[in-house]
Amino acid sequence: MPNTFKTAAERRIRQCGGRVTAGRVRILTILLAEQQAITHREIERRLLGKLPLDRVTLYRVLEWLTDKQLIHKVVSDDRVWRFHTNNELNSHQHAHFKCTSCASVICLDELPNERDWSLPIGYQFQEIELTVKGLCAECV
Amino acid sequence: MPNTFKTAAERRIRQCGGRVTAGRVRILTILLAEQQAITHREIERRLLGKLPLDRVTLYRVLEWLTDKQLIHKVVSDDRVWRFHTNNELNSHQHAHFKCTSCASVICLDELPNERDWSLPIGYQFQEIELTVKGLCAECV
DNA sequence: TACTAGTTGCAACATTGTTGCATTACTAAA
DNA sequence: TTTAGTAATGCAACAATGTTGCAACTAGTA
Repeated sequence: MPNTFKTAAERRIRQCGGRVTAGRVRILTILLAEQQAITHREIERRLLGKLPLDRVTLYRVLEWLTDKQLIHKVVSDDRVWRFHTNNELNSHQHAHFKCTSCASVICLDELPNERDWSLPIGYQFQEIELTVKGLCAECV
Repeated sequence: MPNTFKTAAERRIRQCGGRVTAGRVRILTILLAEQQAITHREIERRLLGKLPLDRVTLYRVLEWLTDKQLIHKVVSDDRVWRFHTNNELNSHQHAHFKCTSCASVICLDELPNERDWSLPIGYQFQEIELTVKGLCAECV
C-alpha cells in the first residue's frame, strides 16, 4: 500500500520539525517501500515517470534525511552510497550484506561485540562498520 | 632503509612473473615502507620530487599489484581506495581501523568468526569486510 | 642487436558528489 | 485568507576519483 508509506513519510518528516515538501515525501516514501538499501541513481530511476526532481535536490534531501536520522547511509566497495530507512531495529549500529553478483544490499541485525577489538595502544574505539559479502537468494 | 624496500619490491614483482618496470618498483617500494594504508593521491604526493609518473599509470599499477595479491585495497566511508602491502599476516582476511579525525587507516589482525553471521535463508556467505572507526593514538 | 608483447603517457570521458546563487514555496503570523 | 520570511529547490558550474582508447615506448628474450 504505497499510500500508507506516503502517509508515514509525511508524518515522520513533520515529527522531526522539517518542512513537508513534495521532494522529501516522495523520496522517503520510496525508501520506506524498499526492502533493501538503494543508491541515489536507483532512487532517481524510481522518480522518472513522475515530474522530475533535480539531482542536487535528491542529494540534499538524502543528506537531510540522514541528518534527521530518518534514514542511514551504507558505504560499499563500489564507492557508492546506499540509503535505507531507520526503524527501531536498525537505527542503532548494524551490519550489512552485499551481494557480489547483483550488488543488492540489505541490513542485518547482529554486530560482533564492539569491545572485542584489540586496538593498538592509545587508540580509541568509536564505532564499527561491517559488511558481509556473498550471494543473495536470487543469485545463488 | 629504503634500499631494502626497493630490493624487496623488485623481488616480489619478479616472483609473480611480471615485468620489473620503474613505476611498479617505485610504487611498491613506497607501499612497503608505509605502515598504513594510503590513497592514490598520497602515493602521487610521495612521487613528486622525482620524475613524474602518470596518474593513469599509477591507477593501473595499483590494479596490477592488487590482482597479483602483492597489495590489497581498503574501502572507506570517504569513497577513496586505500592500498596496503600484503604479508603473511594480512594476506588473508582482516579488519581495518580508520581514524575519524585524521583519516589514517591501519590493518588489524582479528576477524569475528566468519560463520557466525545468520544470513537470510538462501543467502551464501563469501567474505567479510570490517572497519573499526575511532581515534588513533595521534588524535586522541 | 632486434623483436614483440606488455607497459606507459596522453587526451578524453564517466561517475558521483558539491557549491553558489537566484527563484520558489512551505509555514506561521497577521 | 493573505502576507512575509526563511527554508528548500533548480540550474550551472565545479571537484574528485576513476576509466578507456590508442599511439609510443621498453623490458625481456631469441
